[in-house]
Amino acid sequence: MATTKADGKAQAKTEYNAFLAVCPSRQLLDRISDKWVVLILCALGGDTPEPLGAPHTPKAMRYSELARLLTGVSQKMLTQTLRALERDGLLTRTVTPTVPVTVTYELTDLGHSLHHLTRDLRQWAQTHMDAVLTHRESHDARTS
Amino acid sequence: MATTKADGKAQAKTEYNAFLAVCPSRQLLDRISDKWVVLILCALGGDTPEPLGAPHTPKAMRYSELARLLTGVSQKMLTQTLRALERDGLLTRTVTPTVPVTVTYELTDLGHSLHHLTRDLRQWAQTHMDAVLTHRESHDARTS
DNA sequence: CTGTATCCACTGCGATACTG
DNA sequence: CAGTATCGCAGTGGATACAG
Repeated sequence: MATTKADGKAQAKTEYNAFLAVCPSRQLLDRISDKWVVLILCALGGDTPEPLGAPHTPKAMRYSELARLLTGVSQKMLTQTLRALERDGLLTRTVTPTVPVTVTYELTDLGHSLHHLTRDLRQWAQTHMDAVLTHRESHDARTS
Repeated sequence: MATTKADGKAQAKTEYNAFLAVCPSRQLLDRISDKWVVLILCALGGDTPEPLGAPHTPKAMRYSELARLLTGVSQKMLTQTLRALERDGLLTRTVTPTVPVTVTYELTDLGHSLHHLTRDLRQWAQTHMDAVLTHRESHDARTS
């Protein structure tokens, strides 16, 4: 990524700056474009749409809560993603030295601002799922 | 991923339906959460922020144009992503049988609605990049 | 409870070469 | 120009076991 001295032809590859490549947004985009990131932000943002007897609107969550909520995520991915988000200042990690140690995660203001977007994303997905599925079917049918 | 016959305990793995997992939105979320998808949508949406003498506000783009704009993308990924987006009805693929065949891609209404979100995403990334980088540095410094 | 570390399988993805 | 097909590596990510 770094611009080397001799960047003649290699320029196109080493620093693909076209469009929004070398632009800082590109790096964040890669981070945001992560399945678990979106889900964690939604969870910590209190989106949990659980129709069943779920508390709803929780902001701070414990590690085990997240693990339970995001079924299917391995602890490796969960920890890894949480660490990355903490590093970027999107959420805070608070360790309470109780008997069995307690760790809670909470969105920062920055995290909240991004949460609005992931929330819209989730909402869009739900709203237009039918249209997509329908189009997908007809497209597959067309594909002999 | 397919639900096997004996899915007793394996249930947690085969169908991670908690939160928004089994929910249709989950599938679309996976698709949206793709680096190239976001970039293609931004490109076709006319976001190209090229400060240099670039046309700007183009809606329909040719294959080669996209390939040139999204420097760093392999034709495999570009084609693959375009196909997927076409299948989902987010964009249309028009083949004009000229001498050297011409293929243009254009967002559908559905694609445009999603483009608004990817546009916000890109904007957010650009706006808050500094904050993230700053926090990342101080965090790394703290990490002895 | 909340992780960290290791192993390992899968496949995403780039590079390359070939077709219409 | 606009793809498709094949190969092969490397990173992603799951399962398991261990630690503070």
